[in-house]
Amino acid sequence: MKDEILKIIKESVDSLALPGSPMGNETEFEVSVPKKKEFGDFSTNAALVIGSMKGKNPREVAQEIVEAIEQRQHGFIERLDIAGPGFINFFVNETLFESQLREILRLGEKYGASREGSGQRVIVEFVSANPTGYLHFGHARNAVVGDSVCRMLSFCGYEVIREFYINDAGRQMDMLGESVYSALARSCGLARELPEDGYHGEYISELAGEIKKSEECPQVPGDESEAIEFCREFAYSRLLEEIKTDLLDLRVNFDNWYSERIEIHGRGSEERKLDKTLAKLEDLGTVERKEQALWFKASLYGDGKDWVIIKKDGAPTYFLSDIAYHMDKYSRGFSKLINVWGADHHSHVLRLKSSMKALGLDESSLHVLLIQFVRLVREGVEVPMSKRTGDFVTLREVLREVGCDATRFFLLMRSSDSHLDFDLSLAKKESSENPVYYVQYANARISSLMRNSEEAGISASEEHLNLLSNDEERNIMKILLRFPEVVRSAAESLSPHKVVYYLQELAAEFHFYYNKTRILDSENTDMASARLCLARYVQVVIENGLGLLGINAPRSM
RNA sequence: GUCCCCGUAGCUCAGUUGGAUAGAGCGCAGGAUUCCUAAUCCUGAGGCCGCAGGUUCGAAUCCUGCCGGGGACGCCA
Repeated sequence: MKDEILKIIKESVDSLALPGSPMGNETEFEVSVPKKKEFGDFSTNAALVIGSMKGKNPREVAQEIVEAIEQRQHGFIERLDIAGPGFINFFVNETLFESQLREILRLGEKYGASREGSGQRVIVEFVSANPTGYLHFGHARNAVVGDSVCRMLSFCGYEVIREFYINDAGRQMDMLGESVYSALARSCGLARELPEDGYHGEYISELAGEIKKSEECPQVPGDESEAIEFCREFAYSRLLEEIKTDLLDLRVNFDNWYSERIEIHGRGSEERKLDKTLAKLEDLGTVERKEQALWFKASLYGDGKDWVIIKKDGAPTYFLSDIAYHMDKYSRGFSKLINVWGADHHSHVLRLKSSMKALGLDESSLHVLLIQFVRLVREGVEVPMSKRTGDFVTLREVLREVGCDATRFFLLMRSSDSHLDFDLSLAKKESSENPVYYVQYANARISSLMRNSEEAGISASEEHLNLLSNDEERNIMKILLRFPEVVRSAAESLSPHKVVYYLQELAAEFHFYYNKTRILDSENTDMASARLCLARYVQVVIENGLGLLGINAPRSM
């Protein structure tokens, strides 16, 4: 919609052939939808931009542009105003709206989609929680934001691969094995302390209990290292399943479960990726031996400091695996790499990018979306995320308490780089205070209208759209037609919250309209069919928008 | 000390690739239903956009400094 206006302005500006330098690139001026009605349906700052470029009075430039546009006689432009310092305001008539509105039903669930990313493959890595425990609520924001970003990117035409990187190779896995083993040993009557950095949630002893009951339970006492390995593998596979279950309950899917152990450390027929990466870094002269360890010289590539990749005991660090992993991502041919990370990993961004740069890869195609922390609140009081027992508030508990829709909505409603207060008592409330229902209710009301319309013998029709001319109807149309652009902007900036805000605005406008205007007016069936059609448009957009957020759009509430 | 995020209404936050008179929800005070779902709607009060400079036609938005809150700075992952 805006694009149409932008095209018109460009044509006219070009036709003016203003003296001096040729017009620069196209992004220099913009078309916006003004907040105030007096400023028209669309507005452009073109004259201001050009004026300051050419050193001319913006209002005079505006006048020239307006004349050029008027000469071309676009049917749908009713009036052009020059306002303030030189804004050009467009007032358009219904014909433009109507033709655009028809696209909504024509495209249906595709309305708002684009081909922006067509031909581009993008990998989104998110959650990637260690399989050493249940997902806690802190992981939920990452999961939901990552998932919604994927949905938006797919909608914009990208081919999206969703990947979970399983950190199943490192010391924390051994620690898991030892923790479970120590619980098992204790339950078998051995005096055995939990290892110092061990995991001590309740689930550890539950796992040990399961092992004890199982037929394959190792002999205790017996070969300890064998038993520990058994415990580790048992716990790992069980916990990974639990993680998958919880994510599915949150409506989060993955295409790839990428095992660090197999893919990075694994010895297939080829050379290990880890060794290959190390060799490459060495060949490039980007490492140095210092204090008996091997360091990657990140400071040469934009980071503030160097980082160890091989510890003095000879073991690789997590960072080296990470370099290998990302090198692998690049080699799989993605044009864009998106990582969704917790804000506590921010220092890893520069070091990872510096390593990609050192390897000659284009680090600008790697985007890291940092997610700030969530604070759980109940009745205005903070709920500690970790309990005395060493357990965390799990995702599962919260899902059980407030349900998936509310959980997702609340986690998506704020910008990712803002700290988030998750109000459990509010999210649980089935009342008007809860914003989740606000949007869903608009949709349910429309469904109800549709049901009632059949009895009243009215059906939605685009035939009489021209009858819709009051302020509320026009406002709704304008909001509806903004949807594709909102999606594009939200996808581009990886910001699902923009869709949340948009839907709240649309729902508000619809509720207002609904209260003020009788839609199923049996006295005037032409009008009723047009209004019903408008309601149907709203429904399509709400359903599509909620779909991008992974939230259901119930037909009745 | 270095780096990242944040600071906007009583509370929680949008708005930040510079645009016109800064918005929403909650809370607070009032009000609306003989009729399509009141999980709704309307009205009102409520603001040195943390502070101070700078950049320009124009700054909540960009730059610098300072203050305040959170986080990261391990041969852990």
